[in-house]
Amino acid sequence: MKDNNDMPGHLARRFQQIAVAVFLAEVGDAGFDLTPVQYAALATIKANPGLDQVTLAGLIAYDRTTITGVIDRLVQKGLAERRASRRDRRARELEITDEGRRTLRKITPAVESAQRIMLRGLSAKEGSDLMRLLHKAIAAGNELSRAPLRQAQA
Amino acid sequence: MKDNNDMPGHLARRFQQIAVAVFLAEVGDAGFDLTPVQYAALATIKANPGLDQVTLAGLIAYDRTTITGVIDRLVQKGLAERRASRRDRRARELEITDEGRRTLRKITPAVESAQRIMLRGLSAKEGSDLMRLLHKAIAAGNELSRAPLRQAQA
DNA sequence: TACTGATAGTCAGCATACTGAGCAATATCC
DNA sequence: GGATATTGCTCAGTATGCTGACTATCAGTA
Repeated sequence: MKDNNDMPGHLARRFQQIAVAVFLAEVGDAGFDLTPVQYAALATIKANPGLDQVTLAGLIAYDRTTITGVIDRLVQKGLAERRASRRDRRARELEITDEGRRTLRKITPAVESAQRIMLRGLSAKEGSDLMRLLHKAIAAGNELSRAPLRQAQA
Repeated sequence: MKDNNDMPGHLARRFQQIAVAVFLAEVGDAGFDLTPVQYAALATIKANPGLDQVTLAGLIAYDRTTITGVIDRLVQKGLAERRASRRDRRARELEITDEGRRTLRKITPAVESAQRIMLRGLSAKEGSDLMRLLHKAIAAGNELSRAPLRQAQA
């Protein structure tokens, strides 16, 4: 019988499980309380000031129903702000706060360290091969999840 | 600034996200209502009759607090049984039911199809390379998550 | 045997993710 | 311009996954 461990789906789950654990450990050791999901959202808000929630969700491939809670928590921690848009009264414009900027800056070494640790079993070449193959598989499957990656509008 | 999409952690999350979506779509189209997590648990119970929950958790790298709910749902669907062990009154022995066996058999083509689809952007060689590299990274990081993979006792 | 530590399982609480539904506002089309 | 479709967001419900705590039981030892 085919072992679970030979299935790409199982390996995907396991790698993600380790990646999250490593991220939380490194960031926690650095004295911060931020999840991988919250970090990606905050970094993307900083890089795209004033973007709305749907655009943010598209840029990091989150479901729109998930992003609501993520932003709730960023706002509650004082790292981001959510205000009504005047162009489109359905939309919310997102901004990073000074506190959010400070947190991002201070947390960066821990985040980079985490990325290294989750690849620590691989050589540099193997690591970049893995990234390239994941990229390629993800690009081909982008439309298969409810929350595909979307480029920002010009 | 470094893009989220260049971080292994983000790629891990995205690949897993697509893998789950593909699995649910294929299995759903085949007329079954089983998650990837439930499938792996059921297949492992079938392969190791009478095992206890902690052993099952170790074999598929689930947290022991997660497995409780997963088994609850397998039992509720009539696919598995949970009964008290006589050797150790703390433990529960798990068995697959006939219904569970039938379901596993009928669901297998959809599961295999899902594994192919999530690698559809890759050549055969690229697919096996990806699996090998994931394996290696996971092996090196096994102890970093709260729910590491464990071999069954002899 | 009494004590100590470890183990099996569960539970409460929190954070992703998703399905599906709904509301309000905007776009589109005739 | 008015009906229709679409879009932005939220909510309820379900399923992982985790932290941390707790109970019951078992194992080892003094």
